[in-house]
Amino acid sequence: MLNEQSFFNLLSDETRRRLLCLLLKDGELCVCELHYALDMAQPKISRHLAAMREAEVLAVRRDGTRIFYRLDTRLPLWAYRVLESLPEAGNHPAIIKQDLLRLRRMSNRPERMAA
Amino acid sequence: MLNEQSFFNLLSDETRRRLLCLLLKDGELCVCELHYALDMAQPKISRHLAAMREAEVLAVRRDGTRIFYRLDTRLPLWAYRVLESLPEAGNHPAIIKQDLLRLRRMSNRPERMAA
DNA sequence: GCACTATATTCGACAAAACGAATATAGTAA
DNA sequence: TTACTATATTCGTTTTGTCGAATATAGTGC
Repeated sequence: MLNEQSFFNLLSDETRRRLLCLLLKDGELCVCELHYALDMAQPKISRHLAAMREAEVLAVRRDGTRIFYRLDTRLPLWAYRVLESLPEAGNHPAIIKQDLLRLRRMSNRPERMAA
Repeated sequence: MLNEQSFFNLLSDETRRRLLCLLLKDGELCVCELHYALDMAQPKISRHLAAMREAEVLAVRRDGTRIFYRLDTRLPLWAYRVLESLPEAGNHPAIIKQDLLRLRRMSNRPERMAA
């Protein structure tokens, strides 16, 4: 079950906030998409995603070699409300715009199946 | 101006979240009240309050030897929305109930003037 | 001035968290 | 099996954050 200490610890890192914003907007993305959108080393992205998965903020689905991450649907309401504020916070709007732009320009994006 | 990195860093500490919850509920409290309500060492409380003041999350008013803290009214909307979720988060409801109970049992609480 | 109360700051130790670099694992396809 | 791609993990280092203890500052009233 989500613990509020872990939750706020996770929010204190900008990379994780950027990942969360992308997932809020696009619903489900695989590691390579997030890696590409944020333009950061893949192990770094993986570690941050793992931390959020372990805290039950994110949930995963495997499709072949890809791992798709999304917000855990069991998130309590208070946590979801906090997450919804993220995209508006401080410099986030500009940063997220950039991240989404990079993502849309990515070639060979995996096809999403009807979940 | 409030910076979102500082803001989320500050939220990652439970003591600070408890202080924020009390200030959300009671509007304005002095250091000794917060110190008493949380039942923690005074320098510890002071340091946390100072950190939040420097980040412009809290504002202060002096009255004699007392310093009253409250939420900074210039807080952006997104930040205020996050703060509003705090009292409902995880174990917070129970903890805050206790803190408020101790506060109400405090004797010699300073009188509040019409601000 | 002194004593008293309220609040703030400094210091040094310790713990937690993030990183890059390298390596490991898992699935796919030939 | 081998080769290839996607993702995850480990290791060692560095940074950051929190703490208790002690001390300092500021205001009040005598």
